[in-house]
Amino acid sequence: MRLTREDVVGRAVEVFRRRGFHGTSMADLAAACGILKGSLYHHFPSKDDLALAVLEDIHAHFRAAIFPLAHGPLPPTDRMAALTRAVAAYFAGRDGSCLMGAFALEIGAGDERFAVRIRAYFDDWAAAVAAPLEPRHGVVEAQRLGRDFVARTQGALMLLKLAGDDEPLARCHAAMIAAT
Amino acid sequence: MRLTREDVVGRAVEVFRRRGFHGTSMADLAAACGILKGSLYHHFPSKDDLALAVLEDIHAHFRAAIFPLAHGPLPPTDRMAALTRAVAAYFAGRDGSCLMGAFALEIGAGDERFAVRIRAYFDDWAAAVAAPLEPRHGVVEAQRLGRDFVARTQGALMLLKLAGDDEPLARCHAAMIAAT
DNA sequence: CCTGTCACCAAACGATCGTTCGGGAGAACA
DNA sequence: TGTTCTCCCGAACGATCGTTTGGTGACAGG
Repeated sequence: MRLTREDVVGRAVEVFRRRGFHGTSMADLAAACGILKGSLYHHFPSKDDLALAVLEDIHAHFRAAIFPLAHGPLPPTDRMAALTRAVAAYFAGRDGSCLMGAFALEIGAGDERFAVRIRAYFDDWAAAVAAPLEPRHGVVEAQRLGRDFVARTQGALMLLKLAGDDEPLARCHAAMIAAT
Repeated sequence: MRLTREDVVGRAVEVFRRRGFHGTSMADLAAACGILKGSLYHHFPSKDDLALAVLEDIHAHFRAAIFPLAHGPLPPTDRMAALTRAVAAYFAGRDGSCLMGAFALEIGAGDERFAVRIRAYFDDWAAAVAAPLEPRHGVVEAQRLGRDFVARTQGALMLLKLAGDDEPLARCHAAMIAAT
């Protein structure tokens, strides 16, 4: 079974999500692909580049399948409800682990190549949350609220992963809909 | 200059905060203490035990100097203001890095010895936030709000560390005072 | 002064880290 | 059929990982 670059990224996403960047070795990533670690360098020049490709892949998925739910012709409340539902479903299947958030705390502030990609992801997320809030709060305050809710969502995911408590995330999403 | 166990913990706190658990080597920790890595095993039996002592040290500091601000005879609003002010001052001097949050995402869910200590820290924090909220919201809802605000604070700290944006944290603390 | 005890050094342990390299199997194209 | 390219193996590289061990100088209690 031959692997494409995209296949490797797909397997690597799950390993990085569970063990973090420094906690994941090239041997771990290769094992998840069914190959030897040296063979990974046929697809990527380094571990950093593989991880950066993983960040791009996740961002692309959200940009294609989740953030667009916040826009469109539907009423703002429906759009916000669809957005929160999609986010909840995404992370429910991943036991609350947000790879972007984990990488942000582990290496985000130290390595600028990682930081710019993670910031772009959170900026897009905040903009998506802000969109349904604009009619009621105006552009400026909606942007601030968008960042607030993204922060609250990330913190709720931390509690979900740490203690298995999904109530903060549910309350966050309810508050987002109520604010729309 | 001879070091006590407490001295080592104090130096290790800063190193772990900046580089995370897996990103910090025993040689890094020893260098911060001005000794060789082998000498650390005179004070701690393993890297895990050193890190656990660091978690205990941070928790003890919050329990002694920050969480008590939420209790006492003062009006609830004053207590909440004092609490948020102390939290903001603590993390402002540490560029938004919360070691507990970072460890929670890096190893918290995987290693139960770490998870129980981090959960205890967040539980105490949520209880402190809940105390000034009880008169207005009742015990049950105050507890939920406490967890919500802790989550939001952690997310705001993530954005502060990642993008240098201190507005989400300021807005979180303003919301906490407004909710009291 | 003697005897421990304490904090630390210096060196090494096996294991694993990220990375490199030469080559081989198999499909694609001529 | 011959050639080229893609994907991967197998083995090794030097470096660093967490940890262990034996010993040394300083200091405290008797």
